[in-house]
Amino acid sequence: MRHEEDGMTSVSATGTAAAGAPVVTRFAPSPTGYLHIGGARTALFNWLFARHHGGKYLLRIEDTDRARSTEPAIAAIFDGLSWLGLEGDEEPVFQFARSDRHAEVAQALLDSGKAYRCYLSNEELAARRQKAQEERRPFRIDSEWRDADPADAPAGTASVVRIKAPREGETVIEDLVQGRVTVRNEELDDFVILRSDGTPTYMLAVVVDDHDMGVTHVIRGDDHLNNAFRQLTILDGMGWDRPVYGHVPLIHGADGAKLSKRHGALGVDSYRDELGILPEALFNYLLRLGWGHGDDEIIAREQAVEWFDMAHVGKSPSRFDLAKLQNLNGHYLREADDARLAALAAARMPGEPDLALLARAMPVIKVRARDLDEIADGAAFLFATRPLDLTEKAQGLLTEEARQRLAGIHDRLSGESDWTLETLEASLKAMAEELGLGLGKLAQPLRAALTGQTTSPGIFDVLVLLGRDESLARIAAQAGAPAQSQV
RNA sequence: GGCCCCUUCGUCUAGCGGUUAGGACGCGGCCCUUUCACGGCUGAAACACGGGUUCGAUUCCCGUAGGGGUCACCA
Repeated sequence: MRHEEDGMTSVSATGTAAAGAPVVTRFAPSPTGYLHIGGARTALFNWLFARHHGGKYLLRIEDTDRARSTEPAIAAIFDGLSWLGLEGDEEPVFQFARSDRHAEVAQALLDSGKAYRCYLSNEELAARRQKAQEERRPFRIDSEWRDADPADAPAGTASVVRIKAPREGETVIEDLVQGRVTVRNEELDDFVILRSDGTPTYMLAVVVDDHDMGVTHVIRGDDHLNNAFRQLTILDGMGWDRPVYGHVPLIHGADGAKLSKRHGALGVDSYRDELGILPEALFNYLLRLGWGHGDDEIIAREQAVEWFDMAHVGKSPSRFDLAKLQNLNGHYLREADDARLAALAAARMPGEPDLALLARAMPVIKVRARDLDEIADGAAFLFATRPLDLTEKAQGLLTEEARQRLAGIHDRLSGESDWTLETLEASLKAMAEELGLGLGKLAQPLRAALTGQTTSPGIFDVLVLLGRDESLARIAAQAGAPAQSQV
């Protein structure tokens, strides 16, 4: 079933709303924390699906839990989404602001006899639940108020509104990802749709909002699959069309355990700020996590829109692999614009590095980096001030013999007026040959003197980037004399 | 525990009855080379298990095992 055409042509038991209608998807996070990696992928899939079908992608903040929803969380979510380029096509909907409408629907359900007021107390429910557990039988709410006469309602007692779930037969969902899923209706129970304080529960709010927003395809985490069956009873009770569902498997941590804050479930802001990841890299990585297109690995945004489909979303959960993300990031770093990278890296460097110099150096710096911090580290030598701090390995390179050679190099290069890659290369290679040495014998000490390190971009690039005066000064500082005598 | 879902190299995946089971990350080796990277070549590495169906199962069906999800007046 899932191999059928994806999207709106898939008319099925649950797809009545989608037949022929333009696609409308939504991403509906609850603002109780940052935008985590799983949420970002859900948003991505919704965005991609809508774009692919020329439809709309909407945002809804599920803030009905007043105690847990926070402003900073809302800001963090929008921030993460816009960084990834996944802003909604319309102004986001705030669920809490719609509670009157939710209550109205609950009332309609009450009026039509599809729901009822239940006066069972929490204590009573807890007692029944425990009893069921002791008797080792499954607990299901079986309220005597379901069929009671409203006239018998106890005065002054708080009540909740419960939906009347079907008790016979079975419900089938043709899920875009999971295929056909069937649940016996007796497994469903009369869940609460309106709390005793009159506020809607999530289960009611989602259904009403999705309907009112015209959502045709509900693409969300696997953890909502069971909820879908419950939500259907509300939908059916109102006589509304069912959306097409697509329940995407969750992302697990590297160890296979559920992704939690302990297991790499970082906010997308952490990937940007702490890990130095580019948004296009995370986009590509997330796309390939749970979805594939043949042997293709590097997939740009436009290409993704063209190729994306729900039929190729895998059914099993996947693990998050940081090494692969970093590899991908290295690829996008190499492709990225140098001025952009310079600005990004500069923010991670001390002081205010010269952006023009940084951008000029970028081509040779970025090929050796997998994230922005490695770029910052790799470029640090450009802005180091004399006397340079030499790493231990670099000092090891500067033997007495090496220092003598540096003096020779200094002499030779001082006479060089044409400070270009070609001239410098020709000059040093000629010198190495004259001395009967490999270029490495000159280049390594030179590298140590110039960068204070044993690894760096090509030595001629370094010379050019540093410029004649600075290069000569750094060489002089290490030439001939012992380590202590620095300029 | 009840219900639902899942199972191809360590990881992400391709595969949609007949393939030397492909690619990518990671790992090893070689090449390139002034270092480190990049790049190129190359090696090791998988169909969880057991029954069916079929001329033929990685692929379809049923079990077993393992993993995950869910069972709130949270979302």
